[in-house]
Amino acid sequence: MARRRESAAGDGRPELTLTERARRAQLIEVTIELVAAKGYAGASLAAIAERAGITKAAVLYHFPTKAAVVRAAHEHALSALVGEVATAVEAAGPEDGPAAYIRSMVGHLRKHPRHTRMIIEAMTHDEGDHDPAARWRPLAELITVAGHARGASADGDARTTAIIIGGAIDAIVSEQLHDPDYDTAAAADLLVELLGRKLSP
Amino acid sequence: MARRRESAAGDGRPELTLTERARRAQLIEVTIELVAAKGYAGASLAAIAERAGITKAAVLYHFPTKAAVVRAAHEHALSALVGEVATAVEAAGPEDGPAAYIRSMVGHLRKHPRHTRMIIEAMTHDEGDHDPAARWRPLAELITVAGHARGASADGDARTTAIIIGGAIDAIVSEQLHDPDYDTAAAADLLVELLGRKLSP
DNA sequence: GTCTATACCACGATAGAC
DNA sequence: GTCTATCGTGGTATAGAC
Repeated sequence: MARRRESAAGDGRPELTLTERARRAQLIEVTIELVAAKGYAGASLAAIAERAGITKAAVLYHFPTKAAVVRAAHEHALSALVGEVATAVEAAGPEDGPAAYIRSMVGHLRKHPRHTRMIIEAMTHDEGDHDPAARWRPLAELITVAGHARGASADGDARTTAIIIGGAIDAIVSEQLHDPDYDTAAAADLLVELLGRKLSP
Repeated sequence: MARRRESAAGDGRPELTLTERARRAQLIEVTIELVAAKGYAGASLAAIAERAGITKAAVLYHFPTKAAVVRAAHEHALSALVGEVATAVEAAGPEDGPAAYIRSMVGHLRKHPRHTRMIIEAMTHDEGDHDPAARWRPLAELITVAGHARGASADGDARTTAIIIGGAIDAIVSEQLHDPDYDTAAAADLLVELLGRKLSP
């Protein structure tokens, strides 16, 4: 029971009017600002509506639920991150994929603290737990490829290694959120070094 | 303006009635169960009260706010964790402190999944951000001591190394929460190995 | 000292008027 | 496309029964 027209191509994407596009973009923008400033709980529908100059009900015309607003804002921030990381990884050779992944991800999150807070809050407060494997699988594949390229003995530890790296990145970025003077670039270098010793025994 | 008598020793700790002790313990117990089963949001005051067989207001007689209930449950779970880890670390030699820290912490969290969920939810949804340094400082000191004991060149990276290890532990434990078959012991071993290569170059 | 009853306000969400 | 009005729920405060 779609609340809105579908495009003629029938691809499932809704046709959006110009004002609707503008509103959605605006709502996503203020939601990112609010979540970054006051956390998930602080970003109430009333607060979002007030910053956008409309009412709660009007916000819920453009998005079905508050969770949908936050999800849209999350995906907006996330797509920027994965885009930059993917570009960096592709620019690097197969041997240096994991290092490029680590450095570009830490670098991006350092450059965009509001996006960082948004992504962390969304991951954290997400009710419907999305597949955790989505987080570590891309990195695990990079690690496997890099291991082959360096002629290391094939190990079945790619999953655990990726999980460790992912958790370490989260912790480094979180630390920078609390202490803006923390040197995340050096931390990323140390993490790359640790991984390097494992990949090139 | 204390709501309750203080002990004769004047040490600031309130004297608790037998029934009060029992109620607090019961409330902490049901809160841990609820948070573990349905997350922070699912553990409403009404749900806690219902499981305990009393009313919302009765819960708020024993604790000033919902946050206080959750905090008490969190501290209960946390004290068991730090107790076990501290014992394990003291039993190990100075060289093996970090390894004992990693293995005992991962092991404890594997044995007590409900406590794990409780601790993670509390860390995650905590409004008043308590000092993040409290998380990495003890491990950083173990790392420094172990580095000296092994005669490694003194490095100023203990903080970052501890942050990385802490984040990695969180990720390993979280993964086990979603996939109960995940081999956390092997993951802890890999993490120890990674650290070992750094400490003994 | 322990608890129930009750009322209050903020929040997310729905229904329907304009 | 946006509004007002309203509802259910959640956390909290107070009064008072026992």
